[in-house]
Amino acid sequence: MHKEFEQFKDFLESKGLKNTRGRKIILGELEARKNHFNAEDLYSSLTRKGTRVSRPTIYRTLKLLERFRLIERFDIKKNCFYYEPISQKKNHGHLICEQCGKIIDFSSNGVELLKSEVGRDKDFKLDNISIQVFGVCRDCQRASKNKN
Amino acid sequence: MHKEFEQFKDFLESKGLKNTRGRKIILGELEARKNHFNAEDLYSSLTRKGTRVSRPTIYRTLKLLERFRLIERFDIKKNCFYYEPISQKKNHGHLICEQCGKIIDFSSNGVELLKSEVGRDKDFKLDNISIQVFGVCRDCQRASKNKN
DNA sequence: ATCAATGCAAAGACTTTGCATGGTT
DNA sequence: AACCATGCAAAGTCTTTGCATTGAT
Repeated sequence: MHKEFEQFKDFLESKGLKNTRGRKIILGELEARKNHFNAEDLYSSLTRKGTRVSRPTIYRTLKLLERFRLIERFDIKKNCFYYEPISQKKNHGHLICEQCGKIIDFSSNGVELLKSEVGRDKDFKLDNISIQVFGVCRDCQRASKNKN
Repeated sequence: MHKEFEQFKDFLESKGLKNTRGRKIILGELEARKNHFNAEDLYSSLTRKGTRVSRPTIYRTLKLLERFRLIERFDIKKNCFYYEPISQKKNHGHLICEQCGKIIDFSSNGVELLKSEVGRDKDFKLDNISIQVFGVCRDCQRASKNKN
């Protein structure tokens, strides 16, 4: 991970952009988390830590990181954008628990199959695939079992 | 399709809800389209036809239809909810052209494989699966080829 | 007549933008 | 010093809500 974020500095430099306090803080926070997050998550945890960065800066930096392909944006049924670091784990999807909102990564051979079938059948030039599976996670299944 | 929409009337009745002008108009419009749409699409095409229904009514009716499982809501990278009628074609996903925005349905054996693998591996109680594939459709591929 | 549905206007949630100020190189 | 980034406040989008009025049964 570190390596990718190092590259970000070079990217900024190559574009005449600046390696500012705000960007460093946000990068640092992303390294610490590495999992799914949204702009508000980021904002509030930075604020809580006292290393405040404004919302506009967060939004702007996330866009920059997305453009540089350090993070990826995806949508779940929540009316806001979620992000996650682009990582080695290609071809994965998200399990989203409808009860607690938890997001769990998964990967499956089905994803590969899907990609190959889709490209072939529909004459569609594939770029990115986004898979969301909604349901109930183990913990919430247990919790509701215990209630009865 | 007609049949499902007939049931809607019964549903309304059974809940003490009313079969109003607005709801009839929206239902009629959905029958006419049957494909992907969002609230604004609906609003503007109804307005164009002179059968205006207010935005709040549209949003409220779409929610009702979703609750009744006549339509399904899904999210693409566009900052708004899209809907589509729930149909016989189970286990399908959407190809979304990043250039023209067109949405194409597809189905694939990969979807089945995915479902079975996910349920097994993660101990996740599956409810609904939402697959979006981003890329470039045939028409846009051609168009950009012709430009060169 | 009753109670739900509608439309308007206003509020909400999330995100983006204009602009003056401050920070990086 | 030059120019980008930041923060604030305000504007944008899409969606929801309060409330008085209209409409369905």
